[in-house]
Amino acid sequence: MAKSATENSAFTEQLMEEVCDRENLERAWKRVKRNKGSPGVDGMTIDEAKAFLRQHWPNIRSQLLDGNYRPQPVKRVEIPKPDGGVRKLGVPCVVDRLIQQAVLQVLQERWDPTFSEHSFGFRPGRSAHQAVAQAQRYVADGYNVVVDLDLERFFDRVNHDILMSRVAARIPDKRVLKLIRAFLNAGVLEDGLVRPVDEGTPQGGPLSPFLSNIVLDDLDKELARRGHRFCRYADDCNIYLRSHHAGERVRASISRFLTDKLRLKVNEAKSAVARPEERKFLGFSIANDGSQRRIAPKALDKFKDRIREITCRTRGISLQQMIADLTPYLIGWRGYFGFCQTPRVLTNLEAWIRRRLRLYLWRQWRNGHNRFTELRRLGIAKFAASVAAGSPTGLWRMSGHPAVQHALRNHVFDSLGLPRIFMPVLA
DNA sequence: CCAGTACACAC
RNA sequence: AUUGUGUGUACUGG
Repeated sequence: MAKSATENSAFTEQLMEEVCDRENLERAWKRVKRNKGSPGVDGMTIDEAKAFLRQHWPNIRSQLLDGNYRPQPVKRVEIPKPDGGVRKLGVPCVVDRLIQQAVLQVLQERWDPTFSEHSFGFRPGRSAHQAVAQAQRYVADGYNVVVDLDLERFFDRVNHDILMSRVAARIPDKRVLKLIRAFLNAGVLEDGLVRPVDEGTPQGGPLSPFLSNIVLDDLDKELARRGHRFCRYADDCNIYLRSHHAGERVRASISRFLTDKLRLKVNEAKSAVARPEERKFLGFSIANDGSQRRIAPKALDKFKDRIREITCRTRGISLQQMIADLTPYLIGWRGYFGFCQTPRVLTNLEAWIRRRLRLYLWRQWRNGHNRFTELRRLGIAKFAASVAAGSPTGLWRMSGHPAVQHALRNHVFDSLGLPRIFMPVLA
């Protein structure tokens, strides 16, 4: 019985055939195309790669099936990090992104379900919200000391031999093993020459996040074996304990485990044993009694700065344009942080937007030529009179009136060309 | 179910 | 000038 279950989920020696399956490749190509990424070292764009593959795919496919495909080195791209440092990306060329994606899909389908229930990063159907909710549950249950472990340049430090040994333990297809090893060893093009790499998995490769989870799955299993409550998102690992004393002990012991068994270095400066309130996890911080999750102060500052940035240049652009810039940001931000109680700053900001927009619409409308006839038609004679007098008091008294709202909607809102997304802001 | 836009988090 | 990957959410359209 158990055997048939493993047979169903186990990988076969024909895994490369599955990778090269038509349907799998089409799904992989769609993903690569959707991401609209830039070319790798060969300078081939996605559109060009499409034509290239039409011609050369049979050749590449047979190389893959023979187990001697050689990926190109990755392109080095440096992007600034929020904290001022730089993130070194390794961008594979389009064809290699396609192949990695195809491998990822096949491996992930059967491997991912075996990962820990406490691992949330880079996994289908799992989110940062779920990780934070689980963390909050632990704190609410009285595990209100957190060991926050941060790994030093985790992707760049992944040990190839340890990773490959974990992969080889489950993958019998030698061609797939060789291909993954080739991706790891492809090197990076810097200053016109290829520099070989002996550790790390390229940040930018579709397979990299999944590989990182394979390595840290050992950590998950070890923590579970010791009976700890924990949540992990990528290299951000939080363990929840009942006392500070136990926390220090676990911190030291897990640090040792990571360096000895996985050859990974814990960033002692960024790691800590503390109360949940003092730490941030995925942009949130949890109250010490676990009763609520809050937006971490740092994330809130970032939000305020962004709002200032958009609203300060109001001199140069119309209010209409400013609202247009602001609204998508607010919606997106709420999508993530609305997960916890809405902070007052956001409610205040929304009220401010409503006032400004209503005033703006009012002015537009007041200057329109058909306002009096429209008001009379609506039977709001008093309001019509205050419009005629140009009195702003009429606005505040009447702007909430259903008939006025209706008039604004029909005669001003649409004529200004504001997207319908602003409707709730006005209401 | 399939496209497109935006935001957030992680590396 | 250059900007990769994964995941999640919200909106629009078919």
